[in-house]
Amino acid sequence: MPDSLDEIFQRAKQGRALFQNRDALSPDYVPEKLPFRENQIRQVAQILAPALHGSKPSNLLLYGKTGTGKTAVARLVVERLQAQDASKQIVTCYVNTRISSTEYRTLAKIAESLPLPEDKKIPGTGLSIGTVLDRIFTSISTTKAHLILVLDEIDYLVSAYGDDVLYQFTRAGEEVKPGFFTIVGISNDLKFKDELDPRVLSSLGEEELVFPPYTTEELRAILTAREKIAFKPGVVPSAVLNLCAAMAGSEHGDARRAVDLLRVAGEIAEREGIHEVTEDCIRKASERVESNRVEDALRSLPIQNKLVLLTASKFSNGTNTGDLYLAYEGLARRFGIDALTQRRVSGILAELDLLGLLEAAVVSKGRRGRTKRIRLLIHTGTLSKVMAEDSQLLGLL
DNA sequence: CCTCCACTGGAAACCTAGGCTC
DNA sequence: GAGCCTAGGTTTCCAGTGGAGG
Repeated sequence: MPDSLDEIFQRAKQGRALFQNRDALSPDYVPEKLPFRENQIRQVAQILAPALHGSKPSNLLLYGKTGTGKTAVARLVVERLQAQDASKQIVTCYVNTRISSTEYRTLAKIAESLPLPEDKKIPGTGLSIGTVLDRIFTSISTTKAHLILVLDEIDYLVSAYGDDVLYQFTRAGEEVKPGFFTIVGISNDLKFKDELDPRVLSSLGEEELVFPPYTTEELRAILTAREKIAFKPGVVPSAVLNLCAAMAGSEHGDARRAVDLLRVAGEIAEREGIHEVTEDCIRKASERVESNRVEDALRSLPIQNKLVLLTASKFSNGTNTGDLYLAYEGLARRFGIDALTQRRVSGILAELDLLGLLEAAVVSKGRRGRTKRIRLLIHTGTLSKVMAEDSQLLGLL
């Protein structure tokens, strides 16, 4: 049902009246105050404060599920600390290791925040990990910098690449004389300590802090505070906020999700040209948020992984590795893409399973061997929509 | 209880892209 | 520009295996 242009703009004009400051609901927004996290803020601040008079603070580990405020607390404290720093020796750096995705790029990101001489800048590729580390350490000791390094999703780095780099860091952290650096590690995964070398753990985990999930009550208070900034008065009924908090709370007290839900619900209300956010908007938003998550994951997949997923979608009743591989080869030929080996496809299936896009459970079928039972976990509609965006896969369907 | 399938998943070798040194 | 190096992705090789059917 194509709206006329005027209708769309008219609705947008009315809709804009719903928001007064949409940014307050964006994922990057760090509020002035983080309610229910005052304790954690104070503790982190106390741990890092020695940096202000030039001595090395303890390393620190922050634990908690997603959306419990770890990142926000760390960023807030580090930001304030730097603002208080008169000596200008404190350099802070925030890296999300899952987003920078490889060991090398994580180090490159760290190096970026340091004052490196022009000829020692880190290129996008080509250097060994060791060289990059050297440059970082040299820079710290020659400039006498006090680097405070926030490593978000540190568990990703460790599970994907091991703790070698962390070991180098913690050791250097104890040795680098004129400057120093401190690591603030953030992990979603409480078990991640098990994967660490005891030496790394004892250094990295000098101080630990656990962030409990928010209760539904707390989520409601957080949402109320944000809603006051983001929306015009009276646009979001309190029953709607309650629903929003309840839906996010029932998951696992994830504040980011709750806020996201509210923002998307607002946008839906705006697009529909209604004058307030309704419970229905929240429900629609919940669906949208979920499918966005899936679509983003799909889009960032390498071509071969997309092809494997596409193949899996041809089997509506699930399949196994052998049959899928045969079908995959055929599909690859049709698209003019070189087929990978079965071993690799088996690996890709495991990766896709980890992403939650399909289920690849290892099962034994007795005399008929052992294989992975493969079942697609996403809508074929969503899949073909995203696949159609890929120029290499055009001509599909 | 034993066999034996159809893979799994570890390990190492190989390939490619790109920076570095000379 | 030649020759070297590394990271990251892939291939090659293969020992290992859970459990239905004998």
